[in-house]
Amino acid sequence: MARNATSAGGGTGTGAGAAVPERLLAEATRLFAERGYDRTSVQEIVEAAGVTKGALYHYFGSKDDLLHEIYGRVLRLQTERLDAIVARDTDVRGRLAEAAADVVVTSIQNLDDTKIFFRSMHQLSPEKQKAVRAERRRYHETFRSLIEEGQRDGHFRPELRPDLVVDFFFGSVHHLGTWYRADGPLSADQVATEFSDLLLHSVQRP
Amino acid sequence: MARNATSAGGGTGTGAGAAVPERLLAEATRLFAERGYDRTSVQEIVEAAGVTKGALYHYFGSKDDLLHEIYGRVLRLQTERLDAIVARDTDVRGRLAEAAADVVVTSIQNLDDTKIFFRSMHQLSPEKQKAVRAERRRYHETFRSLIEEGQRDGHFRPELRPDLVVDFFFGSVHHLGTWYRADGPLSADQVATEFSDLLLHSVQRP
Amino acid sequence: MARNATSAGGGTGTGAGAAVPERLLAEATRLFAERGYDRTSVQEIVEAAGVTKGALYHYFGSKDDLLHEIYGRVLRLQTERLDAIVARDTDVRGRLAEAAADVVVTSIQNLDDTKIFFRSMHQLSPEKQKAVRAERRRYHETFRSLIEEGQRDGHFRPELRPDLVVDFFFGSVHHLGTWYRADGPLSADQVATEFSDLLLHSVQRP
Amino acid sequence: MARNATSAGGGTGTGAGAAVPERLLAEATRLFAERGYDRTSVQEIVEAAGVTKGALYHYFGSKDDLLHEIYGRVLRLQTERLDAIVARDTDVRGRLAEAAADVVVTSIQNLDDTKIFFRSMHQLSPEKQKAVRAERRRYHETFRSLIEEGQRDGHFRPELRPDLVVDFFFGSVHHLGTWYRADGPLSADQVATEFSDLLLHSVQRP
DNA sequence: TATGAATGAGGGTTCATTCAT
DNA sequence: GATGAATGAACCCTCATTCAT
Repeated sequence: MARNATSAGGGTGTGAGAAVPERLLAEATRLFAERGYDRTSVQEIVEAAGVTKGALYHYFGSKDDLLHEIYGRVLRLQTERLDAIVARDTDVRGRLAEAAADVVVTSIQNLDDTKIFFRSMHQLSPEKQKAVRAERRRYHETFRSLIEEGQRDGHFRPELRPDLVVDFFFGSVHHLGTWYRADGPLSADQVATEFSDLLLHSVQRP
Repeated sequence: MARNATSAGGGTGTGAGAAVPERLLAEATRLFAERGYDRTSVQEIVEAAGVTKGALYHYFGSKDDLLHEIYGRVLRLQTERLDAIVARDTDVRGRLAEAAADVVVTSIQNLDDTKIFFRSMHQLSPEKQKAVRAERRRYHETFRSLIEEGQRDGHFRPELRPDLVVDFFFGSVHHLGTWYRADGPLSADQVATEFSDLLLHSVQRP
Repeated sequence: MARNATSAGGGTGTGAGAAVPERLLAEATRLFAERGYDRTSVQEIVEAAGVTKGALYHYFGSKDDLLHEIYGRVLRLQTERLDAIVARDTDVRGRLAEAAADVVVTSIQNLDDTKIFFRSMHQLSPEKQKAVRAERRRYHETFRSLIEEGQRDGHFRPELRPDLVVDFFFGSVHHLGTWYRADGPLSADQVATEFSDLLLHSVQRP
Repeated sequence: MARNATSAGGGTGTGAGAAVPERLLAEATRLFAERGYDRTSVQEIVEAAGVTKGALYHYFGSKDDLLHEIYGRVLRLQTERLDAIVARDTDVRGRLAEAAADVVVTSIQNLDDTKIFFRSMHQLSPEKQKAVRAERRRYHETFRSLIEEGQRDGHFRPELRPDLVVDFFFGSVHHLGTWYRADGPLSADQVATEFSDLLLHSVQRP
């Protein structure tokens, strides 16, 4: 029974003056990443956003709905970017390298979403989980198609199972939320370059 | 205030006749993997184990303690195996390949622990979390030493950051819990072989 | 995390139609006096008040908070009355007699609070206990100042330690909750008169 | 179903080598005084005494029984002492002064018992409570008889109600547990002398 | 004489959600 | 559009006591 949250409200920023739904999503994202979905109470979210419970339930059907909306955002973003990269008219190795680097950079730029993604998926209601998984699967399939294309072209080793390669790589990506620190020694680009390089070397013909 | 759970009780099996602490740990592992730590109630655990809450709290200081014990078991197991492999007197490439394949196999054989590991770490109490992280770090360092050895020997690409490679690979390993299915098309050995192969190709000199 | 209980709600009575926080405080006072703080369950309080646990925790941060609020009420009442009496412009002997009689009367009129006071103080959380003790100390100091004034004036025996006299007398007052019965042979005024008389005789110069 | 605790066991000291029942009583007294009866668990008592729960339940029928035994000890002690003083063949004023001073000194010497006495009485089972109150009443009656004797002799003011005087004074005595500190500025004798003096002055004819 | 595993009832507290206003 | 009082169910945990050994 989710209201159409994203189109409600007026502003689009995330500061104190932003529209209420945006503020709620921003604070929820921060808190879910910080202490986990189940450990974050609705009360804490509305306090952080400076509104009351009634307001939250006016815009979102449930706490679960908030989480679903967060997943929707990051999935839409990553799908759009991947689709754009895949559609380019360049060597498949370059597109795979770019796709890999791009998902690392956006995962780091939205590290809270990354943390939430791999830790809280199973806390969604079954049907929402199904929807998210389906969308995620389409994303993986697109990524996999790059591998397959490279195998057909003779650039990538034909004995590899493309789906396993995808799971191999996205494990690494999802894991970023566990160890990456914005105040650490590595920039997002450095990690992206090296992860992309590792992936390419692992699939390319010798 | 954790009681000495692992040494208590008489039996060591996990069936209905096994010792109470073992039964509790087994059921807790299963339930935590199935529905998450926060979503599993102490009541459900004791019902599954066929005892009462009082019995659980006789052996374990808290629900948190149960989780800590689960982490301890898997960490001990993996550390022992890795140490044994690293200590061998063979080519570093072979040892890295074997270490990688082995952690994949044991992660799949203990898939419930793997699921719990990367999803519930942050639900441990801060101090227990610290202890687990410290032990995990030592494990990673041992693994990393293999990469460094290979770089010194000239087998592995010197431009790679060993710690990044470790995080890259263990992301893939932890992610197994998310997608691997025992009743799926792939055996543990198949996954282990291919993951190990991907790692080796990603680090070896061309 | 105590909500502002005393200013919440609309009514001020204590009957079934009174505001919820007031009803909760009234029933808690009665039950704490009757069977002790630790022996009174939150469930019993809310049942007596005709609400649910959630309502209690909406107004009070904890069971401990309820007790603290009860202490606050009686302390405010007694402090106000004592300050008014001390400030009068009459003979110090009269003021001491009146102060003594007054605290006896109000202790009997609020016998439940008196019972709770000396039995449940140590069941408050350490910091709340500290706060209550500090306020209680100020009350005692005001009372003591009457003794000291009488000693300076030459009405009271100079060899007495004023603080010991205060502890001596307030022991008697706190003890009222142990033996006084509203349906017994003595009126509040009779006890007040005699206690006041005993105090005056014990301190006056022969 | 209390076993005959006091006659069981061999030793009579309270150190680590003392007999088990004595050690249990000593630790229970200390803990009850420190944190209250309800807040002290049987587990804590047996741990402090260096025995197990089974041992406690071997000597005492219940936790309640322990408390009852503690009451019994202090009551027996005080009754014996008062009876001895009252029986003397001296001026009633001297005997009252001595009785008053003596109960103050023994209350301070057994301050833990004093604290427990006035705080935990109502946590005894109803029938044990009745027994304790009956014994306490006999003690008060003996004390009251001194007042009455003094009134008959013309030493004490005849208009006073002897029972009120007793309650007045024993309030002060019971209250000692609340404020007296062994490491404070006042010795037991100093307090005893002044309390006794206050009592005598309050009852004597001018 | 003493153990300690196990019970079972109840403890205080939290929380997503609803609804009259 | 928004409030916040109130619900009701579930939560983790504690504890005095029992009993087979």
